[in-house]
Amino acid sequence: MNERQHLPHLHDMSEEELVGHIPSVETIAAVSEAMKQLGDPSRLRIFWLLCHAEECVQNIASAMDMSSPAVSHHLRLLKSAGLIVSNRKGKEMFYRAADTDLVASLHHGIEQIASISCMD
Amino acid sequence: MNERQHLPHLHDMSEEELVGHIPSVETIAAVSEAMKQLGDPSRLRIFWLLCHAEECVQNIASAMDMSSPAVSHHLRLLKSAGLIVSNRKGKEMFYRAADTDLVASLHHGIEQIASISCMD
DNA sequence: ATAACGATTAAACAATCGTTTAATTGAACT
DNA sequence: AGTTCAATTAAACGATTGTTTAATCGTTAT
Repeated sequence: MNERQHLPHLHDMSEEELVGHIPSVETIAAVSEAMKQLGDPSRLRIFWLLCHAEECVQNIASAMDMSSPAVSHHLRLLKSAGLIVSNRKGKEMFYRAADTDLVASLHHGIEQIASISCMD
Repeated sequence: MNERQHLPHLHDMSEEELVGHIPSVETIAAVSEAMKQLGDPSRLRIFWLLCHAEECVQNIASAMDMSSPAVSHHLRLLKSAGLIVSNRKGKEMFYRAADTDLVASLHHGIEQIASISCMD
């Protein structure tokens, strides 16, 4: 049971061809989760910043013109998603982009899309 | 007025260096808007499908195991974001990924992230 | 210890979002 | 014209999200 129904209509592409290799739900979940985090302008800017520098919360807040609780909240989400890492230096907590293939790919994609979308 | 304050702390990187070339709000908005649309699993799957095939609403709904109103709703959002296009053939409305650099870049990024995140 | 500073957490709020059901529009047939 | 099928729209609902304010936790220094 729980078998998918056949396609209502068949056009150019066969059902097998169309539905055959949709990415798994796990893959879709992983990709959309990463995209979701960067779908918020505040988090995208923070992530972009942390791809270029390691900074403490206050400086991030200042650069982004946000309150530190707000920044902290976004940092927690980015960290939960594995996009950034933190390490404490004295009483300050420093954040930077994680050194992973996923982050490298996202960073590259963002810069490419940015260069397409606009001109800075 | 409306001048940004100086950074609370200065570390390795100068303020100029850190804040100097943050992408413009327009660029950030454009990128995050695209990411936001693909941050929903349903829309990501639909977008992925439409990168590989042109299909009508019912077939998309069937392949995604969703109702057609739900699919229609997501299609409208994806279309508003310029990620997909539509054309009518008889009484069916066909959708496919838009033929733009932005879409190509997103598609490439998604496949790359998918190959990193998991193995289908 | 205690004071000062940085960061996080908690609670509350408005706002946005995704899904469902039902009603409506649009196009192609008899 | 009227019927049928596909797609969209509308309204309603619960769930999630982002931001703010205030309170709390951790670390350093006096």
